[in-house]
Amino acid sequence: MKSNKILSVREQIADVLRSDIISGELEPNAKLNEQKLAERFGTSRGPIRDVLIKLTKEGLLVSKDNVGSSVSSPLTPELQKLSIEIRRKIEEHAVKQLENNISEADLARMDAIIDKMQEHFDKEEFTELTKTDIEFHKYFVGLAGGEDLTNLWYPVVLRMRMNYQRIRNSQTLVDEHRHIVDALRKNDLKLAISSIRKNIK
Amino acid sequence: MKSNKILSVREQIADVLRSDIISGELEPNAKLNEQKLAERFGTSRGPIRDVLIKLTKEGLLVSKDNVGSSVSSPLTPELQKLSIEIRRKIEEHAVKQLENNISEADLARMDAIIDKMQEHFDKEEFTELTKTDIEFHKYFVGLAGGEDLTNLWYPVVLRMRMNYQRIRNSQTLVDEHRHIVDALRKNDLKLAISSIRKNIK
DNA sequence: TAATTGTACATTGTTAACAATTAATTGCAA
DNA sequence: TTGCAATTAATTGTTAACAATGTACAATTA
Repeated sequence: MKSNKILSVREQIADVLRSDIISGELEPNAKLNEQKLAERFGTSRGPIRDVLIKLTKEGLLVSKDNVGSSVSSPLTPELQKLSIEIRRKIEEHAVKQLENNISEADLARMDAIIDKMQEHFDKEEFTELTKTDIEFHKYFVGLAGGEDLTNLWYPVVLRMRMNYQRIRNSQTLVDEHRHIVDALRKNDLKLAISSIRKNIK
Repeated sequence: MKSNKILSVREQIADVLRSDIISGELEPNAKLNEQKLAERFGTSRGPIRDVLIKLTKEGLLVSKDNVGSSVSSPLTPELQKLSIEIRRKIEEHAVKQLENNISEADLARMDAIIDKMQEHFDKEEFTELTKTDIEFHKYFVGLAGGEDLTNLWYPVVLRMRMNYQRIRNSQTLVDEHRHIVDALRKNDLKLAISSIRKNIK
């Protein structure tokens, strides 16, 4: 049975804005006006403010009291490097938890997500590809550690942003994900970890 | 000159609620009623909602649509262990950044914070002691990596702190912080890192 | 009795008006 | 023209009323 998840108004707005930021449509330092966003999404400013607070805590926006929110700047190379290390630590932890402890249904679900990645890649829908990439990792992180681990992981990933050249230029990205699932399917922990490490950079 | 920082209404409310949670006054799974909180702080529900969203993103609360927010449960031992590793990685990174790159004024500021810790310990004000402990680490993390590093670090620490039933009833805690500052003052990176590692557990 | 439906209540979600603050503009003086 | 103060406009912060949703419990049915 397909899930057909119901999303609240606020979560839908958040998703759209996350896409806009990740895709670069909203550039760093771009100012977000509450009133204009409210008109764009056909709501009042209330729900918009809720979303802006959320995205600020996720690291995608920066907010100043009485001034407003704007898109955050990329991390310095040092912090980018640190974020990669943290993200690896979290996802390696997730893989360890999943060893000998993952159902065929979950593996199939991950296959399906990778199929979606492949489609987006073929159609050159790079923003959607990025989002599906994140969806993949979010899925197995959540599987391994539930909401708590996801909450630890999510802001790190969002703040890192993706490397666009890497996404545009290479089929490799999709293949890397196949390798991860293959390793999980074989319960080959060492291989799974090295696949993850290759993918996160 | 003393800073006397001006805090917005929302930040003050957030501080109080964080204290309530860290101190255990608000127990895990305790429900937070927006209306009651509004009355307690003499505001309307608007600012309260803002704070609840923030604390949820910090991991201190969990929220369910149309149901509300409640205090989150302690981390599992596995996630607690992972959080410690992540926190160590971040603070070790901070120490490295600060080597040969920290002013006497900053060191003095850290001394002052430790003095405050000592006072709270002597008076057995353990919640305040915990908050000052966090303040110390937040200070040098912010010094090393600015707002971005602080944002990476903060939720990890807050979520960890919830697990500590009571501060270790030991003078050791205060001394550990003296050791950290001593090492920084001597620009002894190796010693600083081992001091940090000893303190974070 | 157990399960289900219906109803009243409590709580969160949303809205629009108003207050407070910041940013932009104008007018004046050196 | 430039620098500064006063004024105006734009934007965020707060509030209170109303709408939508979920919860608890009583009534109904099998």
